[in-house]
Amino acid sequence: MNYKRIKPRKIYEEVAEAIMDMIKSGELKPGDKLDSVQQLAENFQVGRSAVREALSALRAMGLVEMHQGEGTYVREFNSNMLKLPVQIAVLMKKDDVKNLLEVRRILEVGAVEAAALRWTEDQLSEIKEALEQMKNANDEELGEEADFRFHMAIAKASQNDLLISLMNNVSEMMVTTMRETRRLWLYSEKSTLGRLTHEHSSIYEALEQRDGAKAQRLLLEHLQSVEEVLMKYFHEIEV
Amino acid sequence: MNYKRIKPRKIYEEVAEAIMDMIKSGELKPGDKLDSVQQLAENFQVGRSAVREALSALRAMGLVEMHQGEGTYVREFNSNMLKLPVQIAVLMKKDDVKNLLEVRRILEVGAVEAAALRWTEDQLSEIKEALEQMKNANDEELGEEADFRFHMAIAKASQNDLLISLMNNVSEMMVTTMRETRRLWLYSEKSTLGRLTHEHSSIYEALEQRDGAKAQRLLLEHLQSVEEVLMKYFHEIEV
DNA sequence: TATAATAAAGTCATCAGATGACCTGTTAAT
DNA sequence: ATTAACAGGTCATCTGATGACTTTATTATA
Repeated sequence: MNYKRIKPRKIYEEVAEAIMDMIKSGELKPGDKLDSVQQLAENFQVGRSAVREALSALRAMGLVEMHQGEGTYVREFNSNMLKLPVQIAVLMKKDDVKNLLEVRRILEVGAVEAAALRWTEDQLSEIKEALEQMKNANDEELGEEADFRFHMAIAKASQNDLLISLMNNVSEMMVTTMRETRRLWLYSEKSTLGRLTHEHSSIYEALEQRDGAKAQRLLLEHLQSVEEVLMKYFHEIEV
Repeated sequence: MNYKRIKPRKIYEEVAEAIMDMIKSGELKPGDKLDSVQQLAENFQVGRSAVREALSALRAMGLVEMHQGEGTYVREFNSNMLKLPVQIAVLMKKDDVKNLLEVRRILEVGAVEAAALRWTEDQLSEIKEALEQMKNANDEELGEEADFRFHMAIAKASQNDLLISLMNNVSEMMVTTMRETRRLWLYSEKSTLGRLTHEHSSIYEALEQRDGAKAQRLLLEHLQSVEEVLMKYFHEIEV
């Protein structure tokens, strides 16, 4: 026999769904203040705890924000509200890091093509700015920041909020995972910084010419070499 | 002036972090049962509500699962625990859908290359199975399911859990967004189903030959044409 | 009047006790 | 041996109380 499993609906789930429906239907717009917990509990005829759990869930999803002493508000909907639980990156094993790098590469190679097609002047100059900063960087700190900015500026030029958000999350997870290590290896030698800058430079030129395929190829090579160094380093410290 | 804003640490955040540390350090392993809420509250010297909120947050992140009447358990850590808040897909506007489709395409084109390099016999035959099912499908229901299975089987063959998880999430969001609509258009005509099957077939062959570049190109074309139809349809019903 | 200090009201954050729902394992009845 | 009743543990929810915080109104002071 094959019974369909019955899932017990939790009250907070129902409340959360009800509130989400109000947002969907437009009854609640971004920026609006929700009724107080007290009030909501009365409206829904449930306890305050149920309301709080529901709001917690919505907060975890990024749909609302709660401010002590002030109230609960509906958040603006951007695709960048899509938050992966970055914190768990610390639990990653070596294989996961490998996967993470691969996903980063896939996303970024995709982003650069879109960027080549769609960049606006503002976005292009933001990329150029990051590039210049990297050229002029004379210490590792600045170099790393510029590096990061370069890649994120490309993502932005793709004008795909969802893509930007995913790359943001993935980058953050990488930083979390490699935390201290990253700076140590990648910018430890001036030669490395120089090479990276040179590669960035080529990518920028391809972008400027709106040559998506070329930008894609260059970025791919760039990321592959970076990955290689990174994984080698990661191997060393893991053993 | 630019003051760094002080963030008041919420108790539940501290508790959540403490528990997460215990997981990180290995003190708590996947499958382990946590102490009861009561017990945790005493241990941490906080109220039960704080513990519950902390556990709710961890549940939202996918780190633990709570079972009424049974207890709270640490979940197995897979990259596929990475859950995007799919429910908010319903809030998406037309632009967001476009972005969603683009991300899907980027991820999948990346996945298929990895799949070409890494597939095992089992994974290849899973893809083939989905393909066969699609060939033999004589109604839309079966065809749609087989279509979906084909694409997910490719993702699986990439052997990148993180990638699989992201594609899962993105697919789910697509389904959520387009819900009823999808079936209506894509499989409404036998000719369409035939064309899709044929394209899948070519992709499968390229995969079988481990020709990543070819598989990539074919999949890209496939997805682009699908996207085109989808967006056209979406335009119609949105206006 | 203008400003600062204070009070008040509204709200979220947290605590603690009570009750219900649910799961597991034990015991008793057939 | 099988089934039913029971007990203990645990999460789910409700409720009243208290603290913390923000905003606004009121009062005191210069």
